Formats: sequence, structure tokens, C-alpha cells
Amino acid sequence: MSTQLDATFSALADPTRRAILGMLLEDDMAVTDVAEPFAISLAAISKHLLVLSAAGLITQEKRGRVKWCKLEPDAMRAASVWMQGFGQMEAVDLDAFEAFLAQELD
Amino acid sequence: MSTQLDATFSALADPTRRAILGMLLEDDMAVTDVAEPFAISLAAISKHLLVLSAAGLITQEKRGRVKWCKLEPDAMRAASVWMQGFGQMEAVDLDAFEAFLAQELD
DNA sequence: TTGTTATTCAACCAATTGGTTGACGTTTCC
DNA sequence: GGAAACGTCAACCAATTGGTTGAATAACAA
Repeated sequence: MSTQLDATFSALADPTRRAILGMLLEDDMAVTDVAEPFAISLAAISKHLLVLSAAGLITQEKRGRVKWCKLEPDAMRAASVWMQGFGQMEAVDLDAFEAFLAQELD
Repeated sequence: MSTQLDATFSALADPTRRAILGMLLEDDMAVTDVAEPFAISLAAISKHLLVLSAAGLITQEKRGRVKWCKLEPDAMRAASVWMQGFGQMEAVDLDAFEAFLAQELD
């Protein structure tokens, strides 16, 4: 059925994972660099990245000993479309978006 | 850290809850009627409704012995804004970044 | 009053989740 | 070759989740 929406929404339900996505918005990052701002183990971050990857929200590519993480913004589209069905969502408000992002990263 | 986004996304991560929201799109419903199409207990549905209510995605009002469930579409707005920020960035920032790179290579 | 309908509560259970630690395989550098 | 950096794996743990059942509460109907 809609395993895809399950994966997307439950990946987005965790604040650490949302913060990671916010970081990847700026640029692709290595796993170690993704982990740096967080007070949890590298292994835990590795698991979060696996969840994001399984949901298609990021892709990972290994070059040498570094695994690069890349945001895949298209993956949110299906979820976004689903949500649009529930009412007239306002036009995108980038200021509001940045405010939420800042709040997430505090 | 946004507890609100946590609540919204994790409420939406369950297919039963998403189905309930879809049903409520048509009309307000009593708890028993919400439960009818599902093969799980009424108590389980009652818990799902509590989760949706806590996330602000629905409200419940008791009239007599019937508790009416009503969709609250506004509650998705914050989550939708957050998500659409990622979609927009694809068009806006990546283009800008590539333009910057091209300029650097001149 | 007695019974029926609507819903929640409480206790329980199995599976999942988010985290830990330590060992392990690769790749790079000196 | 040996050491360091990058990242995952495996085993474990506590808390949460989604479900169950049976009893309880509340409101309506006879």
C-alpha cells in the first residue's frame, strides 16, 4: 500500500533526522561531518542516515573511505502532495521555513 | 527543537491514522463510525484518535454519549511549510550554487 | 429499572526505535 | 608496513508503539 508514505513520514518524525536534512540543504556532507554537531555516537548517526536513505530522502555515495550524503528533495514530493489534499496550503513562505529550521537546529 | 513537528510527522507516519484523516475529509464522524472499516479494536482506534488529537490534526467534541471527530486541516500547515522549503531549495539554491561554480571557473 | 450503545481505562504483550559500546574492515598517509 | 581516519556491524538496553482483552463509565431507550 503506501509503504512509501510510512517511510517518509516516520523518517521526518525525528528531530535529529530533520536537522540532518537541514544541514544537507547547504551542501553534501561526509558521515563524520554530519555527526559532528550532535551529542550522540557516530553509529547512531549512521543509523539515522540509513533511515533517511531507505526513505529516499538522501542518497549516499562512497568515494575512497568517505561516504558522501546528498539530499534528495524530490522524495518529499509524494508526502507533500498527500498533505495538499487536506486543504489549501499557503504558498511557500521561505521566511517561515527558515524560522522552523533555525528552531530545529538550536 | 520542535515538538510540534515531531508530533505531526509521527502522527502521519501510521497508515491507519492517515486513512482516518482521509475519512474525516468527507465529514465529521463518531468514534464508532471511524472504527468501522478497520479490522482492529475500538480501543486501538481510540488511541489513534488520541494521537491525532494530541498532534492537533483533529479535534474531538463529546455531545451526549457520542464523541465527534473533526479534521483540523490547519495543523498540517507547519509541516507542509517545512517540507516545501526543501522542494524550493532544489530550484533556487542549487541553481545559484551552480551559477557560482561556473563563475569561479571563468 | 434494566438493558443497550458509545467510549475509555488498565493491564498486558510483542515488535520497533533510538541509543550505547566495542570490535571490525577499508582506505589513506608517512 | 604500521598507524590513523572513516564508517559499519553486532550485541545489548530502555523506552515507545500498536495492538489485545476485560472491566468500567456515561448516556440513551424500554
